[in-house]
Amino acid sequence: MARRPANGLTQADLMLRHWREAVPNDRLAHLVKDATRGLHRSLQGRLARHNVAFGHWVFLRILWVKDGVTQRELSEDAGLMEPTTFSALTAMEKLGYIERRKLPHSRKNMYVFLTPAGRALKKKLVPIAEEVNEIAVRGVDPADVATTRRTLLAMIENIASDEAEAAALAGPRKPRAKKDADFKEPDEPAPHREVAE
Amino acid sequence: MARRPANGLTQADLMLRHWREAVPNDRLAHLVKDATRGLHRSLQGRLARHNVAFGHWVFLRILWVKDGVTQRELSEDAGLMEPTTFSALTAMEKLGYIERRKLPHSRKNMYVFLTPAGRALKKKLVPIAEEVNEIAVRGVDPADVATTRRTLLAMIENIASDEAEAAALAGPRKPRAKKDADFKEPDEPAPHREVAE
DNA sequence: GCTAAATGCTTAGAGGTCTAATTATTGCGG
DNA sequence: CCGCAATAATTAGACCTCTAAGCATTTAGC
Repeated sequence: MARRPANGLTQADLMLRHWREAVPNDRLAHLVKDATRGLHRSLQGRLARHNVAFGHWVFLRILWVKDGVTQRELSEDAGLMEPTTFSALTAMEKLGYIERRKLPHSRKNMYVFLTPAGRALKKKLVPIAEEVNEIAVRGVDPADVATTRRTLLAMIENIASDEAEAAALAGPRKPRAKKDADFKEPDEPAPHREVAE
Repeated sequence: MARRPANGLTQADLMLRHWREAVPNDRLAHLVKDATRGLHRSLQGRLARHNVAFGHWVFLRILWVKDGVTQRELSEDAGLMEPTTFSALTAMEKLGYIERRKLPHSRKNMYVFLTPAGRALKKKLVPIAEEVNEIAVRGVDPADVATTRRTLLAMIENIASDEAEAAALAGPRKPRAKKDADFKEPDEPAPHREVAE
């Protein structure tokens, strides 16, 4: 197949080229990944015009619904790890979209509040997200989109339960965490698990 | 028991639908992203046991099929930008999986070759990727997987053509534009704050 | 042949995500 | 009451990816 060293290729061009060719069965993961990258790029480009970083979007969306939550809770709702949340919030605070405050009843928890500026973003940003999604599924049978949704959810659940299983098999061990040389032989099926949930 | 609304759905059905289907369209992007993250974690964990980084996998896979290609070509096949390829290859060379060489007929191109060690990984790694994919789609109707594949591809194409359109509108510039940066249509003053720190 | 453009590689810098470890606070059992 | 375990926030460091820009080489146009 002729490969043209055409320059000026965009990310999207590269992806398309890449997917138009034979797609063996084990490429589903790559398809999913490329779709993620495409959606990411598309939303990111639009958000950037409003001085909003892609990584902030998810937190704004949560805060538009429930304001004044802890970072911890924000992390859980966003499905991200705490350091990720932390750095996003730090940046968002600098940008003036949120405010982080400790409340009198706890000196441990950090509560996050939208500023008026952060709240005002909602009107502009929500349509953007809707537009991106509309573009993405344009011309696709809604039933197929629903099927895709179901399938993706099933995949997420499958992977999660596989991880849970693997964790259980690895045994409720001491907190060792060195991923040094390759030693990890889950041959020992953990006699009795007092796995407290 | 549960009284059924006019549409014949129970309360539980509604809830399920809320999370699985009837959620706003903009959640599809999150579903896709979470699926990517799950697949990523799953494959990464397994590859790590063989001292292979997730980001190296895609290049190994290409090289197992065609060895001795330029970095440029590797980038296109992988669907990644050149700096990404570059840093991955640099790391892979340090690990002894590949070798980068210039050939006599060109002092510009850098050709990439697998070392025996890199080639030997194939036997161990390919089954791993297949396993991850098998786990992910376990219990899912193959027809649904096929639909998902089609839908994701359509989404990628939709996004790509949207980008192409936007690029065309932005002006038919030279591919390797220097520091044009001329075009910018701020819909508002845009404070333009750099997070310089 | 000589310059200018195109091409390929590299560097610099950023964003977003993770894991592991550290610090500060809270709450609980003895 | 005291100290230790649990919890929340933070810091540090790593990886993957991108864009922008710089350098080196090759090609093409005059």
